[in-house]
Amino acid sequence: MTSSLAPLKKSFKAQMLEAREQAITDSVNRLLSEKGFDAMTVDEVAAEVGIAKASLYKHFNSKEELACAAMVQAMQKALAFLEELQAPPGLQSELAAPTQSPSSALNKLKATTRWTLELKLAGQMPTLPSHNSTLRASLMASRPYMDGLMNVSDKLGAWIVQAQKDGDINPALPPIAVLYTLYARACDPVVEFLKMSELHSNEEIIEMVMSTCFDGLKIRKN
Amino acid sequence: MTSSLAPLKKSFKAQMLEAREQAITDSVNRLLSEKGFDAMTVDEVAAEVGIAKASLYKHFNSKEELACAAMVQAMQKALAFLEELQAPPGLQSELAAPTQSPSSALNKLKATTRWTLELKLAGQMPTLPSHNSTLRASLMASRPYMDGLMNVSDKLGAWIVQAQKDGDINPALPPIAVLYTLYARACDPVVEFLKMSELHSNEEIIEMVMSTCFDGLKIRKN
DNA sequence: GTCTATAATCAGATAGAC
DNA sequence: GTCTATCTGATTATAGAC
Repeated sequence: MTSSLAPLKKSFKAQMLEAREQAITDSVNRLLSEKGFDAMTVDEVAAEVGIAKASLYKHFNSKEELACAAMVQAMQKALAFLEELQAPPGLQSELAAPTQSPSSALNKLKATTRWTLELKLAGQMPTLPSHNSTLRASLMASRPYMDGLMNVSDKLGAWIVQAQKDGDINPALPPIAVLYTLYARACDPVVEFLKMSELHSNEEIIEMVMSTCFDGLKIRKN
Repeated sequence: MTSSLAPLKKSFKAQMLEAREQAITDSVNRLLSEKGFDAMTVDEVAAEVGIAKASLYKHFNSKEELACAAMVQAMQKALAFLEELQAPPGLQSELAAPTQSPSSALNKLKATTRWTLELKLAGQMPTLPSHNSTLRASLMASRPYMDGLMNVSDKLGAWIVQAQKDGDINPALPPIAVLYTLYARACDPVVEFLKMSELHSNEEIIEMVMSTCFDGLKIRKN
């Protein structure tokens, strides 16, 4: 279809741009996971990417936009994971089937939570600022982010309602409370406290958090 | 015993000083709960207390010390609450007996968690910065804070072990993981998310968080 | 000890050459 | 688009009079 050189060259340049911006969001993602939005400085980002600070501002107009782009990327990764889980088993890639194809809604929620914890332990989960900040306002104003968030929430919400119908999730809990409880695992300080204590492996930490999240602290006789 | 005027006058001045510093820590406590350490500015504190910023620095040498003092105060409040719970029922004040004198270790842990959530919803729970910051270092270096923290942890830890012996808390969970899980309730974003949604009363929010914390998300047949 | 005024620093953002 | 050098504003902290 494209026979002239110009479009190809443009496409190449566009690819380079995209790759550069990908490198930036990756760094931001990591720093956001490590230190959070407030503690992360634009100088650090520039240093880690290996370009000048002014160059960063050619790609993104503010620190908030920078973080926003990273959050949108993370959201899209989450969305891709959820869609893999949703897809019929025959079409699933290996990535989506760490445990034997989770059929029930509860198992899908568990698989998602486990995936979140793994990401967090790998230092790839950009954490939302729990307190109000300029970032929150930016995120709220970002269509791509809000669309992604609503999409994710819809999918998880449907599984939650289904799991309650299945008699797996406590029906006395409003679905929104269950959803927030799952979201909260992505910024659970327990994970990093346990990691810092160096008493347990990542796998053990995940198992413990999964247990407290779904089974609670109290003993289960059933 | 003290017959001269000088000691009395000094005691009065000391009382005034203490009252002033109490007013400061109260303000810091509230602001720390509302915005967190990074977002809180010393100017705000001075404005809320009603004194000049320079005067603040006569009482505390740095922003970290300021926050540290507030955290220590909160820790001592927690300690007082735990000691009330521990005291024999006959000596308990009304404060410590919101629910019919919690006898079992599990009930004591529940009462403590509930108290934490109430404090948080009242905006009086200064939240630790989840990410590394200058504050963390200051807290670690503060003897009063670390002593208080260890004291609190010891008391809670004893109840956790007892509750596991009683067959109330899942014995497969290391006590330290249970302890962190309880601590995490003090900075649980679920609480503020639910509060922001304005769909539930404070009492309902507390019940839901208590339920997910102790009983988990999964339904209980027992 | 409290105040006003100011220093010192740091971080987000920009100018302008190439 | 990338760079170096700089501006700007906010914030912690202090000097010095009273």
